[in-house]
Amino acid sequence: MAKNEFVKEIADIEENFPQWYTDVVVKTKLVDYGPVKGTMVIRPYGYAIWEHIQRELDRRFKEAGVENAYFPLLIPMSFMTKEAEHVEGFAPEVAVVTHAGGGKLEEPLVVRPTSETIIGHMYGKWVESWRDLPLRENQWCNVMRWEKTTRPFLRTSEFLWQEGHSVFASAEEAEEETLNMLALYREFAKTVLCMPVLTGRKTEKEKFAGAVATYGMEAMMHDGKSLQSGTTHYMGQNFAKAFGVQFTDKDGTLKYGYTMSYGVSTRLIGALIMTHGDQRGLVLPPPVAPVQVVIVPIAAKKEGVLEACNALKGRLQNAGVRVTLDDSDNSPGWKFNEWEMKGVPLRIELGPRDIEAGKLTVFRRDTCEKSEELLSDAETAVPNLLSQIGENLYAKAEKRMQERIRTVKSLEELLAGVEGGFVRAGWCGERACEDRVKEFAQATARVMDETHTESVCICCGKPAKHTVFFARAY
RNA sequence: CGAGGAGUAGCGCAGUUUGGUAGCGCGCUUGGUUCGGGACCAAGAGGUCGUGGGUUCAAAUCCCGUCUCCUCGACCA
Repeated sequence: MAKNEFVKEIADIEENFPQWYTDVVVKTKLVDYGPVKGTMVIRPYGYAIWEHIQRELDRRFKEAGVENAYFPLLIPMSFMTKEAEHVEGFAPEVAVVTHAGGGKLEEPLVVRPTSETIIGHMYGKWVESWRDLPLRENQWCNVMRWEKTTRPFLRTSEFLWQEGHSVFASAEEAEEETLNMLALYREFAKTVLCMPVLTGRKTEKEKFAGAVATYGMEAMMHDGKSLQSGTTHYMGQNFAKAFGVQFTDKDGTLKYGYTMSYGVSTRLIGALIMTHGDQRGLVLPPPVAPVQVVIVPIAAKKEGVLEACNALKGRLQNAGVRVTLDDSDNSPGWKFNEWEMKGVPLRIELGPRDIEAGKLTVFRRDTCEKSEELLSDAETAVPNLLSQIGENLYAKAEKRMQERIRTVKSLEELLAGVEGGFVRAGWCGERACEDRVKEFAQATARVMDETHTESVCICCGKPAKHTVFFARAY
């Protein structure tokens, strides 16, 4: 098969980005469709990425003092209605269990779309004294939201995530935790996903149902659209009051706690695919790549080649590198294309010529360039290359994002700016102007810029209260 | 939920207009030759045509229902 025929198997990344995305996630075996609408099977290659995300995040949570727990999947319907805004926000997309054990249930049970209510209920039982605070727990679990349209990783009926929930004695502590977790996410996105993000507070329109304030982490995808990649929410006393999370303070008075929550999901896998991918397929950041290095033997049946490959594999494994030796019967060219599509950060070609010269040929997925290294230096050269690749992926994505953020002064400029990028614009704070932008440019307020620089509202011309990043969003 | 498109072998498709024995390429299996950017030869295996009903002597093909997927809009981690 000719090369150009192969490339046609994946839709053009510039011309048809959505199709490129679905082609890539299915062909690289990250995911397959489940038999029920909106469900996905996360296959081993995709799940391994999730495990690396989990491992890295879980370590950070534990270092911050958060403990893991697990709360039930099923939530009594009555819990959902206790917080007025929350039920209004989630009611349209919950799945409800009405029958079990061969009969109709007394009270319908909601399959959790998020766990603020059931965790609020439990925290209400557990919190009695100021000595019980802060209470900071996290769970890794699945949730279900019956969305109208779905796409693997980006929006599915069921998805995997972590949700952290904390209670504090004071508003200040809860707000601080909300910002700290946002910062944690941001650092994680940078160092593990090699993905730059914009962080900031969400507008009232965009905030979580039941929150006082929501903060978001937004990443720019290849087509310039924004993907909400993580959120943290300050709940004030809304959920504490709904679920009776009360404690006796040092002064002997009974007070409501202040709660907050935060979450990221398997959507992050979609985010890194759409941030780093190119026409050849996936480009996986080394920290989460299931296979960091693939060794492709050249002329594998020639004497000494496979032995040399196996020896190299062992040395790299001992150096802590996730390495695979592809000794299948496919031709080298086939393997090159296959592993490039699968986004493996570094490929090593090892053949008779290399072995004789004491060298190895390396191919970097981020630059698609080949170079040579000394075979004897593999343990140091390969990890160095992997970290360089990670840094380069971040730098490329950061540069791209910055180049596509425009500060605009009119709705016309805004409209032009959101076709392929983000815009920064002044906003008076009124819902009507936010709605007008949506109608005019199909763009929404992603997050507010902490460094508020604009003086007038993009829409009504009144004094701006905030500077907002607007974008079209997934 | 609205508009459009699709479902036939593991993958990509033809066949449907005009009903009549299930086809092609790739992949897969076996043997052999190959190997520095998707190699080649030979022999094989593999499909109740998404699904349920209907029309008919006969349905992949016509009719009705239903499920799933894709693209674009309205709602969302």
